Amino acid sequence: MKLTELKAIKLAELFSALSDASRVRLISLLMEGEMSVSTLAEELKMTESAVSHQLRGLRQMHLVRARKSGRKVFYSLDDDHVSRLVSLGLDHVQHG
Amino acid sequence: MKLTELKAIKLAELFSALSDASRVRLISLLMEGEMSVSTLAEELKMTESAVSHQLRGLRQMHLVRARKSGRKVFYSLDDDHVSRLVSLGLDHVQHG
DNA sequence: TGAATATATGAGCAAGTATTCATATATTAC
DNA sequence: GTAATATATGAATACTTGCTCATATATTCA
Repeated sequence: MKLTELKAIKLAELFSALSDASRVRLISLLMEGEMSVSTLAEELKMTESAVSHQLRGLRQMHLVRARKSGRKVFYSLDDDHVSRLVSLGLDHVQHG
Repeated sequence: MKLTELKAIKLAELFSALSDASRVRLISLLMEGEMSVSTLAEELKMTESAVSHQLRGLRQMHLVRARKSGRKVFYSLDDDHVSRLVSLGLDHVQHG
């Protein structure tokens, strides 16, 4: 498969979203359903600031979506491609 | 899906292998069949040193395999999970 | 043997990234 | 209005990473 440079860059950006353990755990939590920033922070034992920074990047890549309710913001996966990538990646990791 | 920290790290390492445009193009070339370091370098317009450094990382992750023949070394994909990840990623990139 | 070719590798550096801390914005309750 | 809560964001910093350059190893050929 011969890729154009542009597609290679886009692909690399997509995989970069999953190239950090915090983000992988964040996304795997969202695979169970939507969750607020504070809940995510608590589950991941990260500061809310750090979580918010990560979510910003994922939002800009349209991998997660935000829904505001009161003063909370609930995040969910914007696309099922991501969870399919995570599942496929797990296949490799588990019996690779 | 709740991941252990270890699995999250392993997953992130796997996706990190695809988080760079040079490596994505490298892997996409290997999806067509085995190729020597010098051929890869020429196709990608990278120095052989840079390609060799990248291949080293991919080798250590068991994503590519090396076969020595004379003074050339031919690399190929060690696992079809990787190409499946690239294909799935392309789905997202193309009509995301 | 020595020269040429193909690849590998360590050091060093520039660019990128994940986090923390301080601060800003927005919403709710009083 | 003020205080408290939830999230967002910019700056600074420590860490990581991809490359280049120089050098090492391995193989072929004369």
